[in-house]
Amino acid sequence: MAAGAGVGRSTAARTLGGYGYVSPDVRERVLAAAERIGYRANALARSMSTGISNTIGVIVADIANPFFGGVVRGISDAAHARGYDTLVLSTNEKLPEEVAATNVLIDKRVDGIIVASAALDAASAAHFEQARDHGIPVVLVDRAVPGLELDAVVIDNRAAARDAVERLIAAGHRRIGFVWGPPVQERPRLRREMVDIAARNLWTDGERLQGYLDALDDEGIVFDADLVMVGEKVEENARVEVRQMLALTDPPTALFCTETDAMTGSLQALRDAGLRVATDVSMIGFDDSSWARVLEPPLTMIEQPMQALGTRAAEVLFGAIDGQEPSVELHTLETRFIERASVAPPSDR
Amino acid sequence: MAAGAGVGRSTAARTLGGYGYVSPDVRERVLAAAERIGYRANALARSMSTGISNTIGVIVADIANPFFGGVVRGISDAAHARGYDTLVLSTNEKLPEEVAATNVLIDKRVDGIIVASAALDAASAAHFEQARDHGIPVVLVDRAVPGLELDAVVIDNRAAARDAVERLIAAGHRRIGFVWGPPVQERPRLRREMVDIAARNLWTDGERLQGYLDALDDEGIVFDADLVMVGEKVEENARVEVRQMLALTDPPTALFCTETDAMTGSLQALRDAGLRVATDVSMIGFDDSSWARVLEPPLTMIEQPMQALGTRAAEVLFGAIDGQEPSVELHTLETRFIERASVAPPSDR
DNA sequence: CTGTTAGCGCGTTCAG
DNA sequence: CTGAACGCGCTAACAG
Repeated sequence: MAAGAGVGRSTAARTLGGYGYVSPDVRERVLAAAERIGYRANALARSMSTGISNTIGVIVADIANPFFGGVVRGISDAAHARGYDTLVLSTNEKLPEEVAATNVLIDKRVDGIIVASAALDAASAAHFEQARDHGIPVVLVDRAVPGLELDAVVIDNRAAARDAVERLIAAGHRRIGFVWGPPVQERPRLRREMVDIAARNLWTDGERLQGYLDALDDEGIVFDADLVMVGEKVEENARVEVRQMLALTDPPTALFCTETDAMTGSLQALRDAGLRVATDVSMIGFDDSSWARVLEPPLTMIEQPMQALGTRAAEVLFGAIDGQEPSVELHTLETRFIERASVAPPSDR
Repeated sequence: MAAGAGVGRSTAARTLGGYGYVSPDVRERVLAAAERIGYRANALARSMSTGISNTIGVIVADIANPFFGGVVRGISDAAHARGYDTLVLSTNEKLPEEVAATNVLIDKRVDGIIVASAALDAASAAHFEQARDHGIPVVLVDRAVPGLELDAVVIDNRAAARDAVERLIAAGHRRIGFVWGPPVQERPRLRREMVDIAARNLWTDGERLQGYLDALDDEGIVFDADLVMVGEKVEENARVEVRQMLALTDPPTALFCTETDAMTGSLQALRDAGLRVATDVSMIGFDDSSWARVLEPPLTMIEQPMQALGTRAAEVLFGAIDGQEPSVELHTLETRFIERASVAPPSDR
């Protein structure tokens, strides 16, 4: 490269790297030569010498999940605007894979990590300490990890769930099903057990379950374990569980669904039972999508600011990369309650 | 690090790097020391000396789009299985951004690139030559680029569209709308113009439009430009355009939607017009989702193997990385036609 | 089996 | 303003 323009290699490096002094004419010559031979500076070598990789790592459960897709989009847009690229790793919600992913990112010397962690408490989050020991800031997104001293960008799942369930109650419902419960085999009968289990599972799920319980408490409605789905968190199981709820002698008149697949599974169960949304069973779900608008009746939903979660997390991360003292706070973004037509007063079937 | 275990640095490197000979006891000692001080090998330095980054680059229009989310998941799973990580870049369907993304990947010395390109022809795909000049294999996914000598992993959009439209025709329809047409301002009146424009736009869109025309030809149905949506490819415009079609004196009795948002937009237009799916207007769309099953009636859809497109593209790429001669072929994956209940004989409103 | 040595391609002094 | 020399942390040959 240097030879191509008839200058020393460091002069070439200076013009291409955009640092130090270079006379205009030499500059032109170098640029022309670079263009001519299709020269591209080796970012790896640059990173080695500067210690900056201009890459951030993102760890999520599943990039194919539209929610994470939105979050990652927000992150990568913000990163791109600052000249950073994004390495995305999926963990299938498995902690060991999350640890491995973190190590990969440490090895590749990313400048920062954003993670929607599957860790339930600080004790199972030692891998983030590792990253920090290597000078790599970490910020959590979508999920906080209780006890972990890390910035986290989240929504208030508990409040959003509570609000939704309270609206159901305000419409007159007292038998409200909770779909996407704790992934346990045995259904906990006691309310206390339920809370314990919620606290020992995925943070978002636990918070939403708590919000549901909060709303019941506020209105003095007694908790019934039969109205909480348990088992594997997949659409088919939601369908099965809701079908069972609907067959109860005192079935739910409303359903609160904490995720898209919980909603579609529930909808299938309604159809299986020959029941209609709103008229027979009221529904509210998390994560709005354009489909929710075209159903008949259109679905009342809680919208999460997916991209904003990502961009905000990136901003916090870049703050740390720029050397700001980590504030270690919970950055809470607003959800939006979108009222449509899937909630009506209970019917007495 | 080396000092920590009391051995030479290359011995340490050998055990950690997993190459060359190391005696078991020394090996243990090194591993222990590494563990103790939380040592992690610098992958950047390794890449510099080996020329292998163990990273592949993926370029798509928008990682938040569930279709690309699925494709990327397939790619990253296959890559992960081979010890590679994935750098994902979104281009917003803009060619200049795609060129910039390619350059970033070249700079970072990725070992291969998979791209859903926005390029319409070989002439606008010089950036891939650049990558190849740097020894980086490129494989296309989701979209072929006519005239470009590159492997491409796609589905047969034209055949799938043709098949779907023929089924509509078989059900008795002769007025069939095409939703998600060419993004032009002025509606082309002539069939020939329409074909020309289709060929000059996004490959998948053009192929699907061709398939639509093929089906009409087969059955001797005369093409009517008024039944093809034009303008910006966003849900709201689909709604507007379909509303106009429905207001025609001889309106469509069936709609073929080439994408999710085209489908939801069309569904909104039907509702605006007080029309029902199947009973009043039959519908078939691309890209199945769990929502399509819970609509009433459930939607007949064409399912694309999103993840398989990704994994297959990765396999082809790794073949090239392993030094196989590029076969330069079109790898075509099967779509699945999912018959549900949104197609019925035409009604005479 | 192990230590030594020479690059990989940059950024960064430091003379000139 | 420009060129030469060194180091980033690792792999790859090569002696020992």
